[in-house]
Amino acid sequence: MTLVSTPRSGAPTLYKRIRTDIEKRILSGKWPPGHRIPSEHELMKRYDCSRMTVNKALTELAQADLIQRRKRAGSFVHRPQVLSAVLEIADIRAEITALGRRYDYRLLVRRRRAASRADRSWLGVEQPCDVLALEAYHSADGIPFAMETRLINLDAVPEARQADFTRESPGTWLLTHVPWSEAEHRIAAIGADDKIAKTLHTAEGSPCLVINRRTWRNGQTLTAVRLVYPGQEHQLVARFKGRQAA
Amino acid sequence: MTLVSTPRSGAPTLYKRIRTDIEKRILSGKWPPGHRIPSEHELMKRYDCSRMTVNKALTELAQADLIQRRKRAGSFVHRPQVLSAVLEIADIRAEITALGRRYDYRLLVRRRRAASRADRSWLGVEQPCDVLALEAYHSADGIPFAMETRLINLDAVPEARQADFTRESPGTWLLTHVPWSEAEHRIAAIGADDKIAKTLHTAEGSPCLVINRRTWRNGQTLTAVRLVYPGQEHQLVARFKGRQAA
DNA sequence: CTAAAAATAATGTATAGACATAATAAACCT
DNA sequence: AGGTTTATTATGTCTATACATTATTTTTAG
Repeated sequence: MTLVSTPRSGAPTLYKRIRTDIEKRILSGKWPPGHRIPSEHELMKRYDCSRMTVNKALTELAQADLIQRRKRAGSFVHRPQVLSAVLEIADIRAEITALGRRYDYRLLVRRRRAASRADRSWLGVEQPCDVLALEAYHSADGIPFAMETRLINLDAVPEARQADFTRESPGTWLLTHVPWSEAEHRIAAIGADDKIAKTLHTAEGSPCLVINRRTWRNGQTLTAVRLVYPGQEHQLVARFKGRQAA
Repeated sequence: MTLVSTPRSGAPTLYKRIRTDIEKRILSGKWPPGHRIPSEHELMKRYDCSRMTVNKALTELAQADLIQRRKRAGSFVHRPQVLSAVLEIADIRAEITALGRRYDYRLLVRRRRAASRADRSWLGVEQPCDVLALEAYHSADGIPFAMETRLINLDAVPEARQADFTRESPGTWLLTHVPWSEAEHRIAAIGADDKIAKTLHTAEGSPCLVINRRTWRNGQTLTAVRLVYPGQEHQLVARFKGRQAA
């Protein structure tokens, strides 16, 4: 008897049903952290399906970190220690135009030089290298939105030498031209110094949100950037939705 | 001829090898965004394995958002629009003790009341409900670390009535006692007002990092919290590592 | 009584084949 | 030429089975 087929019209597929069934029990608290989930064999019987189907559901739950699986012991509801959320930092142009505001960008400084000690320390590289130092300014409807200070490692991204950053911001250019494998963000609040205050038209000492980002590809630093936003006006939003609910 | 088995001692499993092979090509830029990935049939031949194995590798790459798959058309390297990173906001106690510093916590205010209009707006609920309003203070080695202002929706979390928040912080208690399905963070920089300055021993107007978090379970708001950190001293770190490299 | 060996229970990976679904391309008929 | 039907291609789900791996228990031998 081999009844292959999935004609449950409209309904989601079986493995998804199994996954969300378990997900609901966990998120509602019915199955608290540490609770043991029925074994694959038990679920096979309960849903009258093959083990592979059950396995696919449980594997996804494990990848989403909702459960932990141990051989011989079974699967258990995971005990979360930290609150983690997905932070999406959009390209500034996209962010502004999405709000229906007029985006404007101006390149203030573009200098190519051998990396100074400070440059190397910021990029986190040891050996000497050439860098492109950039400063730029983003505005929405003519109102200052963010100030950008950036170093590009020219040994890692030689194409940047030819790039024209007077029209397109380095962030946009890099995102579309250079693949990367790893990034680190450091977010802090600072008081505006003299330069920031002038560029963003705020008072000296006024609170600003700062994002420091470094990006790597295969262990090589590609770029380091500091984005300064005038305080209250800008918020970073990180949303964590039920652990990748389809 | 059915040669089932995976005795490649030491080596990672086949589907993982396929996945990382493709991952490397994408992250190195060899296969740029938009590039078409060999079809499952082609990969079957290339790796001399069954389609399910290839499918598992490609499905994981699609879940990690490295590729996009379209029926009939094939699989393509994804063109990323936003830079997304996983932000982990640890429990404050864990954060401080992890740094090897002495953690101290003090509950300043605990008041139960019917939700005011301001309370309801902050929680994002319409109907009247009971809330627990809390204010607390966290320190590391006696130095002010963060100030916490929180509302707990008692209709959603009735157990909180009995909880003793004088020893354990509400954040820790909630994390271990109440399952949640969704959370939203809003991060901004503000200047310290009178109250913040007094609590955190900083000057009025000095920059502070603020995290506003709201947490839900099945659409019901559980709690809203505002954490204020003294500016420069605290940084949020979000790291994005090669799209879930195993 | 204890250390070594064997059975066992759970998850992990893989196969070969089947049917389902979606999007496109080709053939066909006005 | 343009619209309709049919074939094709690639992904998506599912089955039934096999062997692998890991961590226990249970049994057995000294």
